[in-house]
Amino acid sequence: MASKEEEAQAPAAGSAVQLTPSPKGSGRRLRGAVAHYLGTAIVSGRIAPGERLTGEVANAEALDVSRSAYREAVQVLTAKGLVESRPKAGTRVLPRSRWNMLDPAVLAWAFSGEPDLDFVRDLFELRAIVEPNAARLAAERRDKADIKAMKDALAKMRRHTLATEAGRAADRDFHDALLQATRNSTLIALSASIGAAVNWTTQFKQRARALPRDPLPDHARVFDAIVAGDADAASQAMRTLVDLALEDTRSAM
Amino acid sequence: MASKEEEAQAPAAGSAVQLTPSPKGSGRRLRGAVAHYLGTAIVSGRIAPGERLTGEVANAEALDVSRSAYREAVQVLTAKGLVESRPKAGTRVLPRSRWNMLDPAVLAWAFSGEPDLDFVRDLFELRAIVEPNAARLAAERRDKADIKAMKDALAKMRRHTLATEAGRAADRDFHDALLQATRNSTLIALSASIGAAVNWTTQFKQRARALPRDPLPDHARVFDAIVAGDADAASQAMRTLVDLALEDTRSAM
DNA sequence: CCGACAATATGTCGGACTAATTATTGCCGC
DNA sequence: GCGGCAATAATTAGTCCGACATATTGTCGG
Repeated sequence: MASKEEEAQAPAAGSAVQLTPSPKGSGRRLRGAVAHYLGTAIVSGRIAPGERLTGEVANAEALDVSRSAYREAVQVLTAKGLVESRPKAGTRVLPRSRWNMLDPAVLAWAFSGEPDLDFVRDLFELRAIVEPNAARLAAERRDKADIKAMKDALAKMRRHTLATEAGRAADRDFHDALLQATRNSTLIALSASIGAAVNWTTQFKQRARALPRDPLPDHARVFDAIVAGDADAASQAMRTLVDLALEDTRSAM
Repeated sequence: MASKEEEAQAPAAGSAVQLTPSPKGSGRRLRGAVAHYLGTAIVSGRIAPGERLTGEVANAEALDVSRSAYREAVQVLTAKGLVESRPKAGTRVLPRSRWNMLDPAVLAWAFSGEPDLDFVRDLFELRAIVEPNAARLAAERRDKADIKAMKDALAKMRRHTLATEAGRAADRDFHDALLQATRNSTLIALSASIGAAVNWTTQFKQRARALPRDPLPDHARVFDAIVAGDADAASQAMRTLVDLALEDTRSAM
């Protein structure tokens, strides 16, 4: 025992936890750092669902921040469905089923450590469902501006490779433009989250080995089908694109 | 001056806005009420994207709450991507493309007033994409426990009708059980949000006219296909179910 | 077994001070 | 005199502190 189990969320006794250790000093605000700290702790399972967080005063002091800042951080977690707090009962971690997995921040936390393999599988499964249908809608509804945006992004992807940050940004732009062309706000929101998460995995692929396949032809196929207004072809092309991405990611992990 | 345009988010001058007017007095906490107030104001378009919120001190005073409570409410909005605040620049409403439309609370805010017709269309479009594929996965992966849960929910739906709250709860249970059977956490999170939103629309259907069609046979068809493990049939059955729901909702609005 | 009460942790409040960023102003160089 | 640049001032969110209010929960007593 040594201590029942309520040894606080902050390690040991001595000094406070080093918040925002590396990422460009004080980029995000203080409460953002606390939210990140607690968020990763929960998503990674270090604080299991159903468990109780240490009292505000104690935990805030352990993290060496004011109670206000700590509370605002907890509000963020509450807004994302990770925790729930009630007077006297304290703040408890909610079951995974109530987490907003689609939330960009939650996804980021999930990928900040060692990404859970099952979760990556789930994510690609969702992608395989949503993105081909998004491409289908885009093919039906795109206008000249959409085509231009996608064309530009594709050109940038060709110029820089996916090995560079600029190339990956162009990749995101391409998918973004495609989503915009669907004219569906929910699809935009959804795939924006997924796209960001997928980007984390791209780094893994990059790190593991030189990218095993040039994704450009696949993107071009999707683009051509959308320009032609061929919904079926666009869907099919996007499907193979996602499948290949899954294949690459799987082999890299 | 009278007031250039900075007449705050809270109406007029005189007295404060009536927060949490009807909903069971002080059910949700005070900051929850503020978040709801600001959230609906933004989602409904009363505060357009790009617009600046009144300063914290002024707005908090106008709402007759402490700055702490007001700030915690703003944190919630920030966590959901509705606003962004920087020192000196103030708090600005972000463009719709950055909102977390899938967030349950945002959906609730979107449906708390007059639901935007285009948004409902987007929602059903997403549903038409996701749910049939979810049914497909459920048919492939369901086990006995899943089948039992769905069977029970179906029985409850049959006993009570969709006109009663118990019946609608059973409907949700059915869809929930189906989602659980997919074994995909992202699908569960996604459709949980959608399902809740769809439930708001059900009330509209109910209010407009007696439900024009008995949805039970459709549900039964989905159930049978999943029990049989027939993925294609399950997908097809779910597709018609969603199509009919859209039809009903459309005619009711 | 049920109702009143006390303990406790979150919720709210108010004010003060800090930090970051924009706008302004004045200086310097062209 | 004009245009760009740097120091400066004003403004607004961010953080901190300490106190009190409120709502639950667990317990004690009827």
